Formats: sequence, structure tokens, C-alpha cells
Amino acid sequence: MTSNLPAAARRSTDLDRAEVLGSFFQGLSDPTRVRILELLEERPRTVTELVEALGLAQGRVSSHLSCLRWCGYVEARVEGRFNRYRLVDERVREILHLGEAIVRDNAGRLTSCLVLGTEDAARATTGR
Amino acid sequence: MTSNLPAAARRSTDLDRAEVLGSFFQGLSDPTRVRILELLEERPRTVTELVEALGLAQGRVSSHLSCLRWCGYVEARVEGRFNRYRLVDERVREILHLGEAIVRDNAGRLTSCLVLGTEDAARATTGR
DNA sequence: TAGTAACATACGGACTAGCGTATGCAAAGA
DNA sequence: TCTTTGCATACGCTAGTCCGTATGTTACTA
Repeated sequence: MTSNLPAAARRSTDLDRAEVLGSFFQGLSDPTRVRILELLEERPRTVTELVEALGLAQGRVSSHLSCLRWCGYVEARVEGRFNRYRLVDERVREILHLGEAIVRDNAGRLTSCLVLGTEDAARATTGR
Repeated sequence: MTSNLPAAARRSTDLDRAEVLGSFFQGLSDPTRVRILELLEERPRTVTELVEALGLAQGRVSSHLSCLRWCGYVEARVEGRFNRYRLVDERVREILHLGEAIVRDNAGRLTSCLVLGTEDAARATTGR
């Protein structure tokens, strides 16, 4: 694939609301992108700073940033030959924090499921 | 793959925070799952009701529900031979609404990008 | 007890996403 | 102008995701 853009970004038809919303949240579905957002939550950073902090190839980081830009999580501002990224708005922060809170609350259940096999984990959350 | 569970659910090591959070948000990254959550936001529903509302194969819907259960978005309650699903907590609702709001605000930009090619769309959000 | 309805899971195939590497391009400096 | 730096994008590959179909299991019913 040519980049990390969600599928909806490459298709011009069949874009109902759920599909767009799914593509939007897909921006948060990758651990690297989550880390990028957490880093940008502290302060705006250039691509080079992010590359350094993440320890990933520069091209990879740029692709993830492109995805986050498309989804509307971050924006870029050119400063000379640097490109500084920042979070777009406060609601991005809120979504991240809500997700973190839910995950934290479920941590006990989740980790205890993870040490079992998948089927056991699934079964443990069902009545069957 | 054996189901729709995120990769992290099938791996017992290497689960840092960002990875878990990414897997959590992956639950929202599929249009079908978003629609399921929207349907459950109105009221709790059985699997059969969801199958009817979505027009998908029953097995598919069950797999998605399994994913949503694992992520902690929904819970199931057995009622006779029915299994009624509902949203787990209010924060799930909040996340959905925040996402919808951001998407709505970006709608103009997004759709105008989507009618262009991918590269143009990407370029339109960058200074370059 | 046999049958059926409600649901979960397994499996193979098609598609998608993320990775590493390579390349292109603009801004700044020598 | 030539080189370097900062960044974006393209490409091939592997792994993960989704779908449709098939099958197994449990609760209710005749």
C-alpha cells in the first residue's frame, strides 16, 4: 500500500457516516500513532524530533503523520525547513483520555484474559 | 484469521500501554462495529435483532460483537436462549460523540479532499 | 427425545495495513 | 551553484483483518 491512509481516503464513493467514522477512529488503532499523539500532547514537535523519540524510520513516521493529518488529529505548520506538528483540538485529547481511562479500568480483566488463549478470553466475557 | 479480535488479544507478551490503547481503539475502526454501537446506543438488542438491522450474516455479527466485548465496549446478558447486548458505560458514548463531532466539523475539508486524489488530499493538509 | 431457534466459533480466500528501503523535492548554508 | 538537511511519498513484502460459509453448542418446544 502506498501509505497509511485509511481505505476511505482512497475511495471516493460509498462513504456513509459509519464508514467515515470508522476511518476516523482507525487513526487511533495503531500503537505508533497513539504514541505520536501522546508525544504531541506534551508539546508540538518536528518530524525529526518524533523520529528520534520513536526510534523509527523517518519515512514511517511521516506516513503515520500523514494518516493523522487526514483523520484530523494533527496539523502541520512549516517553520523554515522544519515542519512542526501539533494536536488540532481539545477533543482529540479528550478521546485519548477517555480511552486510557476505560482501558485502565478494564486492565485487570484484559490482562487476565490475555494470559489465557483467545477462545478462553472470548468465553470469559460471554455467558456461554 | 479466526475472528475479528485485535492482534493484541492473541499475543500474550509485548503489550505496552500504547499497544493496548491502539487495540482498544481498533474496536472502533470498522464501520460495521460503529453501526453496532450506534444501534446499541438506542437500546440493548439481541444478536438476531442486530443481524436484522445490519443485513449481515449472523456469524459476522457475532464476531464483531466478540471484538467489541473484548475491547470493553459492550457486554452481553443471557436471557433464556437470547443474548442481549448493551453498551458497557457512558464513556463509550462520549467517545463516539466526540468522534462524530470532529468528523462533522471536518466534513467540508474531508469531502473536498476525497473527491481529489490521495496525493492531492494529503498535500492539501500540508504546507508542502 | 427429536427438532428448532439463537448464538459462538472455525476455516479459506481476498483485501488491507504497516514495515523497511529507496527516491524526490524544497529550504538553508557553503 | 552544489551540498546538506528535513520531510513526503512510492514500492514490494509480510502479517493482520474482514467476509461468507460451515459447524458446534445450548435452551426451548413439540
